[in-house]
Amino acid sequence: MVIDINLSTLQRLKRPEAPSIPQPSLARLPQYHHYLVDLADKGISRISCSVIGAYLGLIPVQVRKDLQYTGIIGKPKTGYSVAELIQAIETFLGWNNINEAFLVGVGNLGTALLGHERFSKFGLRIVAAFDTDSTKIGQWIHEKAVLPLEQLADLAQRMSIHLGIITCPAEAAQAVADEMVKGGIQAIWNFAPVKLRVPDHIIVHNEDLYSTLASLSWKLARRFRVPVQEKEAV
Amino acid sequence: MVIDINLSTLQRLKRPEAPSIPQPSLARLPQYHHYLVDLADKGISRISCSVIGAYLGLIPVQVRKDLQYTGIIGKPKTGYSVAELIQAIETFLGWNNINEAFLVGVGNLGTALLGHERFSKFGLRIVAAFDTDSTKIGQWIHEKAVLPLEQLADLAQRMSIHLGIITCPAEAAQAVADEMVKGGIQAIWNFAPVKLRVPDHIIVHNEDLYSTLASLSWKLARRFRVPVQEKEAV
DNA sequence: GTAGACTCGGTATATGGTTATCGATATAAA
DNA sequence: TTTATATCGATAACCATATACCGAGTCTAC
Ligand SMILES: NC(=O)c1ccc[n+]([C@@H]2O[C@H](COP(=O)([O-])OP(=O)(O)OC[C@H]3O[C@@H](n4cnc5c(N)ncnc54)[C@H](O)[C@@H]3O)[C@@H](O)[C@H]2O)c1
Ligand SMILES: NC(=O)c1ccc[n+]([C@@H]2O[C@H](COP(=O)([O-])OP(=O)(O)OC[C@H]3O[C@@H](n4cnc5c(N)ncnc54)[C@H](O)[C@@H]3O)[C@@H](O)[C@H]2O)c1
Repeated sequence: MVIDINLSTLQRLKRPEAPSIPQPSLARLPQYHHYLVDLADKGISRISCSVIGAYLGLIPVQVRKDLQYTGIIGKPKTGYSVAELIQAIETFLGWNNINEAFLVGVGNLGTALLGHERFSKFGLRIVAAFDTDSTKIGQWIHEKAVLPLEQLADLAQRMSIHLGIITCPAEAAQAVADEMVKGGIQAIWNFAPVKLRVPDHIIVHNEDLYSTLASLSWKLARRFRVPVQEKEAV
Repeated sequence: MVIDINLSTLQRLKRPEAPSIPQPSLARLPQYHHYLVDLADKGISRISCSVIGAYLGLIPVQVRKDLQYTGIIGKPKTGYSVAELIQAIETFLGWNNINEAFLVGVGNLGTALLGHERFSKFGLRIVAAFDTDSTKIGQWIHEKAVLPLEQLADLAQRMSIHLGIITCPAEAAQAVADEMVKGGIQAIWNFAPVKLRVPDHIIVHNEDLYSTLASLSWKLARRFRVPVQEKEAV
């Protein structure tokens, strides 16, 4: 077997499109955005990296570097214009253009996402939901129609949907992803705890709540049960 | 103002307790765990890093290094015992001991989490929910009582609850966190998009769905709108 | 009008995590 | 029994990100 060689090669080849922004910086931008919107609501019009950093627990240099990726220009002594900064982040993230999405699996989590109107402020509009449960099909949940899964690929194609959200049981997730790919969907937001196998050009983001849980669990366990020495003695 | 100096100093001082495992490795452990449980269900008893890596899209060395943190010992040529490995991960993450938790904010998301029974397999048991909405208080949702927020601190103390989950609106999150701290809660799983201000010894994990959304949105925008050149010209 | 203080932007260094390399060991086949 | 091969564990090189530093610009206060 040469699995490992293939893999590492593959991973390297996957990287030709330079990220142009580090993933951690990308993840911090929405946090700046939340804070800036708060400031704007309070009528504050200018802000410095130091203050943003103080609020979010980051050092000013890091904030400055992150913001630079959006193309914003600040002025010495006064900092940045709050309005410009919000605009710069939204434009950079593509939040000004709406992404229409399909959601599959109208259970506990799917219903919660369907009902979250705030997503629309961040460029996400879930336009329809899909399920295989005949008792759910035909219902309207949070003003969205629940359709049979079989229609997904066809509708996605005809409506030019680019984003799919998976909130079905883990066992079904791969099959659903396959349908999405068939329908021309480009990006998948996956809440099921499985690794999806999709073509290279498909963007997949896993929202792995169990990873978070693992971190919390480990830290709590460590605090309460292990005073020192975590690994086996040397 | 000397905000920045204070901050960087503070950040450095926050790091005295060495993590002893990199955060990314910690986040990958649950993924190995999911896969290993699948293998065990299929009756497979031994597994190598190469195969795990091939499944999850990781190179074998990285898998091996991650697993080493759990203290597992493998054998050359044959790899690891699946059963031992599952046990090692669960013990390491503290999933064998149940963490009891309180959840605050029985809305869309809170209800979804309350109904997710699978969490109990990973050491998490939500024992009660809290809200300020008088129409929700007194109800039982997914077999959990919804209690008034005022009782949280007292109950947390008496029941020795160590984990709090925040799924209330962002505006209320800080106040809720304060209550949790007052009740002796040690760790907070925060789904509201705000930076919580809590004492240093409190563990906080933010589940920031908007960060994920930002990544997806940016990548989609990039694919469809920007053929090349992201930042302003040099 | 000038001195001083604050903040931005660019470059350099440090840190932490990932990836590569190598020797040792266990299994299986000859 | 011996040889070939796959895998583990440890060490070392490498890379991305985070942090530090420094010069330049602009506003405030005297
Ligand atoms: N609810 C949570 O808090 C939570 C937390 C973490 C992860 N998750 C994950 O999210 C996913 C959904 O969780 P949930 O609690 O909402 O589950 P759920 O059982 O409440 O809902 C699952 C939904 O998917 C539908 N479904 C089943 N098979 C399907 C298929 N083949 N195609 C389309 N739809 C199908 C079901 O009819 C149901 O409506 C799971 O993978 C779960 O592991 C949920
Ligand atoms: N629903 C989602 O898909 C989603 C996605 C991302 C983030 N979030 C975040 O999760 C949080 C909850 O979202 P949601 O959609 O469930 O909102 P929701 O409005 O459906 O529910 C909020 C709940 O909190 C309760 N509440 C209000 N004020 C409270 C207070 N002071 N103390 C305790 N409880 C209080 C309300 O009564 C309600 O039951 C929000 O911060 C939201 O930004 C939700």
